[in-house]
Amino acid sequence: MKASDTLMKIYQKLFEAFGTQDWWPGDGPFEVLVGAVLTQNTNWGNVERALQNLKAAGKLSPEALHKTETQELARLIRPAGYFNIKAKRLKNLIDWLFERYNGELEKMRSEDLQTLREGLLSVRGIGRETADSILLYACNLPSFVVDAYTYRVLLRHLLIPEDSTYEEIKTFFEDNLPKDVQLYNEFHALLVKVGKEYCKPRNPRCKECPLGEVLGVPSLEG
DNA sequence: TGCCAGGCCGGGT
DNA sequence: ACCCGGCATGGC
Repeated sequence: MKASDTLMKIYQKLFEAFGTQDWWPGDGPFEVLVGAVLTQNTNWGNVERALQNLKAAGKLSPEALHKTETQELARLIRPAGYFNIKAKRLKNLIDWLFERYNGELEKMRSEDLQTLREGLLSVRGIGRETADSILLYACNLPSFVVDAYTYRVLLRHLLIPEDSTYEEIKTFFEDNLPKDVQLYNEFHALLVKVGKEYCKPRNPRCKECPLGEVLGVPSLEG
């Protein structure tokens, strides 16, 4: 089967099983951007508390964050963990937003995809996944997001070699799917969902995975 | 109770 | 070019 057909088959199976995931609904692009940093290696529930603190303090705008001391910022985002380093990373990102786009999110959102991605990656604390999350979920640009779940699901179905890099996996999706923002959005969220529920190391429910029969490679474990 | 969560950086080999 | 420790809270 062609890779493009296989990917769409996987998408259909996941969507059947879990439905729409509604990631980052209605929060507005700036909250999405902040959340993308806060959720680095961190449970989303904790991130929501931190976002709530910021919102309550009136800090959920580029101008407000720009004026906030790093230490004060760290105090507010404490529930998200790694608060000292994340406070610096957020400041780096906001500083960059002001340097390059005059602090105007709309200006950033209308930037060319590749240029914007390189710009984001030049910020200390913004790596590939965070950059791609911002591009896709905050800017509505077709940049596929890869994470540990994505890797595990593809590997378990023997779609990629074990030593694949981030960029290789990203390219695999983008070369074999229509450049559709909504599809990228939902697909990534669904991969996280199935990864959490089934496709984990030593997970006994692995055999019940809705993807089990897609490729005739059911229940690979490990 | 220990392990994990929607990563990334910096220093050492 | 890899490998690894550090960063930290809250839920199960």
